Amino acid sequence: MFESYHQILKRNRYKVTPQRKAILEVLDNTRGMHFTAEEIYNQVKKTNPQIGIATVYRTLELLVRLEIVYKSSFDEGRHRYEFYEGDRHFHHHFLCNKCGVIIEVEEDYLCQLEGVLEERGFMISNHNLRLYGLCPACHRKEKHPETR
Amino acid sequence: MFESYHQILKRNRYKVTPQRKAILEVLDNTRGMHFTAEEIYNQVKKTNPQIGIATVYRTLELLVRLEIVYKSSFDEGRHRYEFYEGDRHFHHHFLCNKCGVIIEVEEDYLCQLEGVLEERGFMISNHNLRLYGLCPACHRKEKHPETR
DNA sequence: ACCTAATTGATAATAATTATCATTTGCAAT
DNA sequence: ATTGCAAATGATAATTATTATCAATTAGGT
Repeated sequence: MFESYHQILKRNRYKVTPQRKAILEVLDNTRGMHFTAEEIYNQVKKTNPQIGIATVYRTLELLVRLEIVYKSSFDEGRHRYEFYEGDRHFHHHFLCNKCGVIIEVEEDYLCQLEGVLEERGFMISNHNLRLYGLCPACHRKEKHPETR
Repeated sequence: MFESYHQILKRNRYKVTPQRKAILEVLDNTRGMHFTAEEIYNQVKKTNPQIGIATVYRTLELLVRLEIVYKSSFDEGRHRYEFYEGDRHFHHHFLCNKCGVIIEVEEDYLCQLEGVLEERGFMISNHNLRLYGLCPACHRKEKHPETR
């Protein structure tokens, strides 16, 4: 599981450096999270205190190019990175307006919409859906407020 | 149609300045377009050469707060703004990987997905879908290359 | 162990956006 | 119509995320 990333780097003639291994390890240990470059930098510094943030940015860009990592913008003025789980279509994101949690949504009901567009001559290669609202926890609290 | 924005500003105790009017006018004249703050600034300068870019940013933020304008990120490292057409759900965007055109997609087949999530306790208030691929023009060219 | 091109870390540069602040102005009250 | 003042503006400095530069280091083939 971890060796495979080693292989992908080698296959593409990239060197397997301790920095790259450390960044991949952080990403591997935080599957399901959506971290910014700076958050990843802070994690990696725990094991590699000498690492520079430029290396983190460079490595993340490399991993994005190799389609190991997915980069997305949630309109916060910075990007977030996560392991690319490798389906043809990326999963969706739900963002809670209240607590800010980002929850992954696996369902894919967009085929129908894509079908309509492809009939019209589009060629859809990927999509990115963001859903906004209240997550179950916040929605419950809104209906049954405990405090205040 | 234009007077109504005047009313929204007044109702919310914001002053109706020439700068705000000019920015609204540009947005009104470019419905369907997705402009960056700088592009809007350049447009507005044609009629209001003295305007500062800070005012453009401030006014756009104000219009976003008033839900007159929608702000979205297409992962280019800057934001784009457009009139909010006021449906409960925002329309979708198709982005051509080749020519970069942004085409609006009106179909809404997400109700089904949202239904599943609401059964699970989520409360969905909005969504934002980006589709990537080739627009009909580029897709045709790819199949029948004329030049090169 | 050596060679060399790739990689790194430090840091300068850039680009978009936000904050500051003195000046100006819309508009409500007179 | 005039005035007073909070709100808004323009110029520009500051900030923030990201990218570029470059000398020093290093992975990995020989």
